Amino acid sequence: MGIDNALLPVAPVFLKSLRDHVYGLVRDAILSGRLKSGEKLNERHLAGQLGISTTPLKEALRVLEAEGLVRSEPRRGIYVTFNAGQAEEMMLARAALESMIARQAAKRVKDEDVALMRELIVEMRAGLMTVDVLQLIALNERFHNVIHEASGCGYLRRLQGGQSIYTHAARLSVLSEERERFLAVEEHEAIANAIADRDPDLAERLMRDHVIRSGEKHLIRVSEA
Amino acid sequence: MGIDNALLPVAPVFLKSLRDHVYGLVRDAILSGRLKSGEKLNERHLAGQLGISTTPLKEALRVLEAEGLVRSEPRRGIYVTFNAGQAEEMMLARAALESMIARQAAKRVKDEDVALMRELIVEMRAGLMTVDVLQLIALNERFHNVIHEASGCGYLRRLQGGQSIYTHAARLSVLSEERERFLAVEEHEAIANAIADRDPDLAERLMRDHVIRSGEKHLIRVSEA
DNA sequence: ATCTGAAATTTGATATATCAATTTAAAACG
DNA sequence: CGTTTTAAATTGATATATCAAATTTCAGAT
Repeated sequence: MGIDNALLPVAPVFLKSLRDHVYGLVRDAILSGRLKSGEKLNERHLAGQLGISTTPLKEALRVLEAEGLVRSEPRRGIYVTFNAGQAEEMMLARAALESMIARQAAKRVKDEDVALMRELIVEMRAGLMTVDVLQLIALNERFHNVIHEASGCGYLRRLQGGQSIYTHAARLSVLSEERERFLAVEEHEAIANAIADRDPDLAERLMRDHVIRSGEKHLIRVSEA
Repeated sequence: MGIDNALLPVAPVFLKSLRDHVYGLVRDAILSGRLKSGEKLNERHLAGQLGISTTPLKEALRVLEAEGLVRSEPRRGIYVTFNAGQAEEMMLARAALESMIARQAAKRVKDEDVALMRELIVEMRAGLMTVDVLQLIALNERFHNVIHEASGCGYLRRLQGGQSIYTHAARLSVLSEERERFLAVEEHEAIANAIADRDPDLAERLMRDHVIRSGEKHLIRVSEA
């Protein structure tokens, strides 16, 4: 705890490697539709455009390929593969994985985790009135994180994290609806209760339905934009 | 349909890029335990050992990192991350995704798909007697493929495929047990019926239970070896 | 004009070189 | 001796060069 703590961290872009930075740039471009499905990505052009060499770009493209956002035809090129159908499938994947995590959480949850969930639910209820959407988004994330931690499933959590496609704008937009805010809190509370009751089947089902229902709403917003 | 068809394809190793080949080598080494969890992978050494440059190796390692089999500490190195716990989580991921696929299949299945499933079930029943394990493995794969096709979920299918960790030897070993063969066919038939009845909830649940139950058996075999 | 095929060009795949952060080794200091 | 500094070696990250497959261009034949 020396003088070092007086310094703020540098801008995030400098903390990431070029490879990771470029990965994020291309991923965003694909998910936001700036790079359209079927479009060919020329390695040299893209690297030149980004002002980097092809090495970190190639690595970033491999990761995107592993994630299924681009498809590589050997010795021919890489093509963007992302459309509304795949967006929906990614949402379903998230539902499947998140609900499996909830199932495991219901098996392993500790009393302190339950207490934490309950606290967050109370905060959410309070937040419903204040209409601070940013705070509600943060609370939602913390709630899901508690479940992730309780599940002890690091791999599933990681895999699930890869299925996030909604922008901050989309989240904001969806939670701006009062009805949606109300529904989300209701569903979260039901999930918390199922986990607290150590009921894996119910927790899994409720989580799946929650992710799919709210996911469909997000997808509509995204397709409208 | 010219003279070309007279030629057999060259050995698969020559069809794959170095990158893909190396990816498979390292992946196998990790899953089989020859590369132990926590072990550091030195890029230059490994590339030299394989007789290739670091470029394709780095790309392969990125893919493995995206899959969660290695962890990269920026500017420090890459470390293998795979253990029994993660193997179990990968099995759970497979169960989650495969059951979501079954759910979608139950919604979209066409009569011809149902007919195909039924045919395969009949063959499996017949195969139970002949005890040709190889054929049974092939039938199992075809059965799951029919469901995948019926679901129309290319992305989920792809993601699910990444969760395969069992070797051919493990499959062989598990299906050598008569009781396991019997159980598998029973479960497959129940799943086929649920899908034929267009019952997404049941299909999902049966598929999940099937993958978890048989998966646990595989995991035991793997941990024994 | 259209088709064929060879030459030129493009470009993904691979190899090598350079850079900079990290680790290790060694030296200096107490 | 043990601790801290500093220099050397290692190595991941990035850049550049080379190779070979695929595509394009265009001359020449029909």
